[in-house]
Amino acid sequence: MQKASNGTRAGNRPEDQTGLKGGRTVSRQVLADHVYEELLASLMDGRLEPGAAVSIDGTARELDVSPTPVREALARLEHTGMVRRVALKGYRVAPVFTREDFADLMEARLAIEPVNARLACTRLNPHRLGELEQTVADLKSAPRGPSFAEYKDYLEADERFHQLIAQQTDNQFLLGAYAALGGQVQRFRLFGGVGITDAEYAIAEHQSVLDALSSGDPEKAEAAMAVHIQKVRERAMADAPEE
Amino acid sequence: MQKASNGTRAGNRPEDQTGLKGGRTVSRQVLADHVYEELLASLMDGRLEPGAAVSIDGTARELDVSPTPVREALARLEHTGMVRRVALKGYRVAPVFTREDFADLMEARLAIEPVNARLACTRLNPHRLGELEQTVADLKSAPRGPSFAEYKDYLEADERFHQLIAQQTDNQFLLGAYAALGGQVQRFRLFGGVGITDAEYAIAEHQSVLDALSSGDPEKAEAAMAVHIQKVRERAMADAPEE
DNA sequence: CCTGAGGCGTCCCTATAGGATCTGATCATG
DNA sequence: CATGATCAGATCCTATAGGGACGCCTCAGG
Repeated sequence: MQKASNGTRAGNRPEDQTGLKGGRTVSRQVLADHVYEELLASLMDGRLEPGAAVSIDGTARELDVSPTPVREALARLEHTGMVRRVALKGYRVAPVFTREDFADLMEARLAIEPVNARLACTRLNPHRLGELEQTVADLKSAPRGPSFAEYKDYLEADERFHQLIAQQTDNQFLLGAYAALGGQVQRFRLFGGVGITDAEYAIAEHQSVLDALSSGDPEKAEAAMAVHIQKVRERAMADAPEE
Repeated sequence: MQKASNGTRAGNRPEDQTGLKGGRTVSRQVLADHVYEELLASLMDGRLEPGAAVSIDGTARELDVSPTPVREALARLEHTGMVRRVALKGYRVAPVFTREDFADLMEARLAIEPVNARLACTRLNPHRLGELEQTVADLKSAPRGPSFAEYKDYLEADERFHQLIAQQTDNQFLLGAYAALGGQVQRFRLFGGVGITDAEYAIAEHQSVLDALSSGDPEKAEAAMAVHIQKVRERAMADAPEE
């Protein structure tokens, strides 16, 4: 019943984030953006489980905003595949991945990411290469305990590695295609059951992708990435007690 | 001032589309869906030109609905890249493609579509093959006049051909990735300047993709599709007086 | 003639109201 | 016991109100 707690919020004042003296705000943000990020974070770190209902009114109450921005944020999220909508029934978190879904996802990554690696290799500059090296170092040093909090950093470094390569292609369409898949990968690993059991192998594969990139040979980079994704698929399909 | 013209529309009655006797509606639809489709159609057939502002209130007045569903429809459209949004300033139709954008788009298609063709080939059934043959036949018989209305059918058949192959992969992620690109292709061809100047070549390439598919050889299908897209890129980059 | 201040209209954004619909529980009936 | 109708609460969906920001036009003053 925290309704109307701050009744004077009626007017919108979205420009108070960067305390720059001039009041010049670099990228202004509205409530719907904030709600979007909040929901996305909840989805990515497992607070919202697959199949759970995401009530518009409920979320609005929880975040202490009106349903209008929540509705807008969910409309955007629907297009990412993280939530599904049924008219007049509301939104639900997308169901858990089946074995077939995972195979499909890997097939799609296998189409996109080796190409990303090849193009990234041709456009690579020293600064970005440094970022990639740092990310692989993070991957090696990240803790890999059994609980989620303990391998969260590992997952984030992994995701960042692939993300950086996609950005390096300098191709908005490939980046967009990767972003659509990367989010699903992240979400799958939270609920796929298997924790991080293949870190040693995965780290070695990332390292070889990085080596190929820094060697400057696009074909090698493409091949290394293809190998990595195929191995990931094989390892994941090998366990997976589900179904 | 057509406001409040039909004041009794307050209640929503979305269940009147399929006249099935039982009243069982297969996929119900709400106003926001209708607005979405309306805007998408306007975008795809050129009524909304690149760079044009898409006012929320204005669109709402034009379609005689309230701004709320329009806002929701635009939030979904933004994620497709067809419109861009600036916080507190509103939505605009995405700007015209540059030469570089087009090259990027083709690079992305080259990553996705040959894979689609290969997978579609392994899963092809006679019924779908018949649809593909029909589509190529439509492509050959479609008029190809200079005005938009005269090559609209041609464009639609072309798009349908690629769409069918993407569907045939039976892979939601590849289908989604294709859908994101296919819309851009369609929109580009409306404003890229060049009309349909390469129909003879394009039809022959489509035919050879179809032949490869019906031959049942996945490698051949993949190669044929790759050739098609590379040729499309070459031909488009050859003209393109823009920039 | 040029310039700047002020009014006005438009637009974005959020909140709120209220009708329509779904869901789950209760209850009556074969 | 199983099954179908009824009702209440929650939820979705759309419309409307109203605040703040921005652009444009007018018009007075230099």
